[in-house]
Amino acid sequence: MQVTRNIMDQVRQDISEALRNSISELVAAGKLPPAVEAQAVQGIALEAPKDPNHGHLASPVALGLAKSARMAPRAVAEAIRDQLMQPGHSPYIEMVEVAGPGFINFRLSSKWAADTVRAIRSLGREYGTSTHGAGAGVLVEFVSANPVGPMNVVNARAAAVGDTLVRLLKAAGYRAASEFYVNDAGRQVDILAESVFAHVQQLRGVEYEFPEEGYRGSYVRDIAEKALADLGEQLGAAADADADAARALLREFSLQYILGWQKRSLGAYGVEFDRWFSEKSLRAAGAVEDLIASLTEQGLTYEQEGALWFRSTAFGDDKDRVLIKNDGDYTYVAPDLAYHKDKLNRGFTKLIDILGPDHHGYEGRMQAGLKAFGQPDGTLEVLILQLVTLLRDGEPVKMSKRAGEFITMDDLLEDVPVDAARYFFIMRNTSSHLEFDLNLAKAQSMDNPVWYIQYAHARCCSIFRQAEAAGIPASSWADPDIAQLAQASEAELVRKMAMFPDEVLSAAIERAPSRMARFALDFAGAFHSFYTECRVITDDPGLTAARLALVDAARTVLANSLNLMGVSAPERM
RNA sequence: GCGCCUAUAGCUCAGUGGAUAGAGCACCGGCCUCCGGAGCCGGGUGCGCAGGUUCAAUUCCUGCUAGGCGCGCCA
Repeated sequence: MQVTRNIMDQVRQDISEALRNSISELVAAGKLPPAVEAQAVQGIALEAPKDPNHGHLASPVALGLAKSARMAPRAVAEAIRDQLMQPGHSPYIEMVEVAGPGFINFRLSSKWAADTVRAIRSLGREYGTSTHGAGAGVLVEFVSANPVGPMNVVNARAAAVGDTLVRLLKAAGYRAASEFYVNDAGRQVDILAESVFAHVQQLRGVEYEFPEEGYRGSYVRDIAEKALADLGEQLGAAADADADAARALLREFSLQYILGWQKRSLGAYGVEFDRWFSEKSLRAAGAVEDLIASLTEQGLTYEQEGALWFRSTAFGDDKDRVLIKNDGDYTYVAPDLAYHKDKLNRGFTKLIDILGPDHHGYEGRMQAGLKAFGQPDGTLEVLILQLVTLLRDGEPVKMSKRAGEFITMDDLLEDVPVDAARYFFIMRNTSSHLEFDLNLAKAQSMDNPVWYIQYAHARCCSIFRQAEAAGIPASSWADPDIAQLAQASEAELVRKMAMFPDEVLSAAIERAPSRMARFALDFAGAFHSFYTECRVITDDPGLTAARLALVDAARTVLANSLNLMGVSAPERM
């Protein structure tokens, strides 16, 4: 037997079909006017009600049909219900009720519950995945922090959101890849090299003025010391003979130093990029020239005041953008456009850029570029993350770059466990400001949502240890009678686990990792309620078997949702 | 001035064209001879303001108000 990946999906199809048939039958019998049929064919909505009292699925179809039927919504709903009661409809329907203003609510049968638990246990780690994306290529670019200093907390938020989004997209059947764009060719790196050079000279006892706009963090001196240790004579000789040669050496050295640092920090955070894309390599390949030539060929560039401009206003941007400055250098816009074109050339049909709140002005020019490339609207999606406020002891942590008082990503991860950091950073909508409570993230208590969820998983594992200790063979609960699970908390747990594939898909499609965070928390709550109400290991072998199977399915859902967030699922805590 | 984001319970936040708008925290009260009490159960006068679209608006549209961020030939 083929295992259905998403039972709810199948049930929805069944019931939609049943509803549609019932309406046709009513029209044929003259109990509803023909006008409603045309309307009903448009599609029949079925939703999962928030309130469990409203059943597993509900349809507002009668509300929409009331007007053209010239009947009260409840009367329409009751007619449909009566028709649905005729035999031959879906085996998953246990009961149909009309409620409220005219909703048709469906309670699903124990066959449905049994199929759900069986499918989850059979699919295991695959439960929640789908083929919705049909292998379409999606490139998610995030963090892309300039290689000139430590990463900040918004970079950490971007890393958690981006990485989780990639996991979600993969689960939803997309060919998703993560990318970090390395700005290794711009002026920023030159300034870093000059800053390091000043330190090098100082360390060598040579007087040298620190650059006005130089980077002042203590890490700059660390790089200088490391460079002197590693490059030794070569660097000293260059510094004495040819400052530019020394700067070039330091430029490359600093870059590698910081890239290594960024990779370590992100790696410790559980974020491995599929690719670190070098701007320098893009330039070396002539991609920027090609881009400009192509735009020029389309008549989308012009010269003014010694600079070359991109007519981005032709595609909805606020103002035109400079591509080549009057000093002959590119602005960042030119390589960035070339980079986005490169992404398309590599076969990605959807590009997602995750940016910090200070970069939202960037979207207009990139969107203009994508249109100039002839891409349909929606090819590029820009997710702007809002600010993060750190709270310590209930007070906002004041950060001032000027005073050198700011919490870096490394500081944060030293303070807070990785699992907690990742969870906290994704638990809010990306468009909302995020308050990050450092005390709570560190707390090993029920108040901490990460602990609460992980505890539910550990509890499942503990039950299996107990079962084993009690000598209950695994074979005894391989395929138990799920109909024995009659408690409210059991039904609720099944209902929620059945919704997991839809949740994964929604989170992926809406680019909303926070949905997964909330689902996991909610599901853990349902598990704890069940655990308190129902003792799993009892004197009744049949009931014990059914509950062990239920716990097994719950453990899978917990583990899979934690895994999608990059949070560990511990067996003991 | 223009652009983006936000406005929902005391606090932090969900939610969505549909039923009585939810969760956590905080506060009050219950629940352990038993699988991990790191838990569970109960307790609520809240959608910034004003119009519009709709059978139905917290949700969509318009205009206000308040807050955050941005508006460089920096990235």
